[in-house]
Amino acid sequence: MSALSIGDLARRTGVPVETIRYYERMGLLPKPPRTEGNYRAYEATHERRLAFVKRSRDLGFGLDAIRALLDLANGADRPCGEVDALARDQLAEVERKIADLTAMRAELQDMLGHCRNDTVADCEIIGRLRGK
Amino acid sequence: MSALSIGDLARRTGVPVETIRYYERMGLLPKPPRTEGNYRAYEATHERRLAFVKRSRDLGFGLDAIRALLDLANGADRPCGEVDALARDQLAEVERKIADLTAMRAELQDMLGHCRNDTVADCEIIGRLRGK
DNA sequence: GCTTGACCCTGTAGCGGCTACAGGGTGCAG
DNA sequence: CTGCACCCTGTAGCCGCTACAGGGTCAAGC
Ligand SMILES: [Zn+2]
Ligand SMILES: [Zn+2]
Ligand SMILES: [Zn+2]
Ligand SMILES: [Zn+2]
Repeated sequence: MSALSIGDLARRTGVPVETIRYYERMGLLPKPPRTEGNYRAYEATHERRLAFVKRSRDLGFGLDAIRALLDLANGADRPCGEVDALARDQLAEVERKIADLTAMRAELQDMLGHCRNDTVADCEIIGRLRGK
Repeated sequence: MSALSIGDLARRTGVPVETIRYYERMGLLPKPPRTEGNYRAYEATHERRLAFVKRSRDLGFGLDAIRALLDLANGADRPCGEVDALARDQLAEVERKIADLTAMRAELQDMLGHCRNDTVADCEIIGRLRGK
């Protein structure tokens, strides 16, 4: 009844058309049926699956982890330990990145704070990049 | 006198050999003279330049920005406004990434906090990825 | 002087996660 | 029936490396 074109799906989910095709190639989305004219024809199930992928991407999960999450999500009766482990790994990764970026921010702010807007020869930023 | 092999330079700067060659190809490092056996022969100037590149990379500057910083660093008498602008852009970029990651961290922590370690069907993590 | 093994060389391909074409086909409105 | 938006496949590019493959160089130890 309510078949969606790839463009419709893109508009509804906020995922670009090219990215949807990419996810299909990568095995994250099933190959949808086609119309007579060879257009992809999506249903609500596809939209739900793509939304799941998008929310996972927005949390920074990699495509491998998302494939695993999608598989795990299908075993309703199974315990969710593996899901939680993936989420904890992702949290650890995010925290590592935040730590790295926070150190970069501190150094950049300090450099900028010490710069007297003088010549390059006296610039604290260049000085520190040169190693004092 | 004190010519360094690429491996020596790698050990002294902490930049892998392959990456040094990559930086040379990308125009960040000048092509060094060669020995009779066609080995790269580096001097202290090369080491200083590579250290500059490494410190810049550690702050997250992209290779284009580093090329610009290296050029600017050579104009000792010129004002450092362009340098500062590059540093401010980089700080803004880092802050943007921190903001994104902080949002991811909050959501991941909240998901994990609500998960009762039950079945997948009841798992808060899967539930939220599905969109409630 | 000959072998071993660490190092070096070039060139190319792969990673992740897209993004951007090129070169065509489809479908609907005016 | 013509224009235009959309769709199709396939391939190449982005960033900053990283990892080969297939060779050459060089010094130490026997
Ligand atoms: Zn300070
Ligand atoms: Zn300055
Ligand atoms: Zn909550
Ligand atoms: Zn759970």
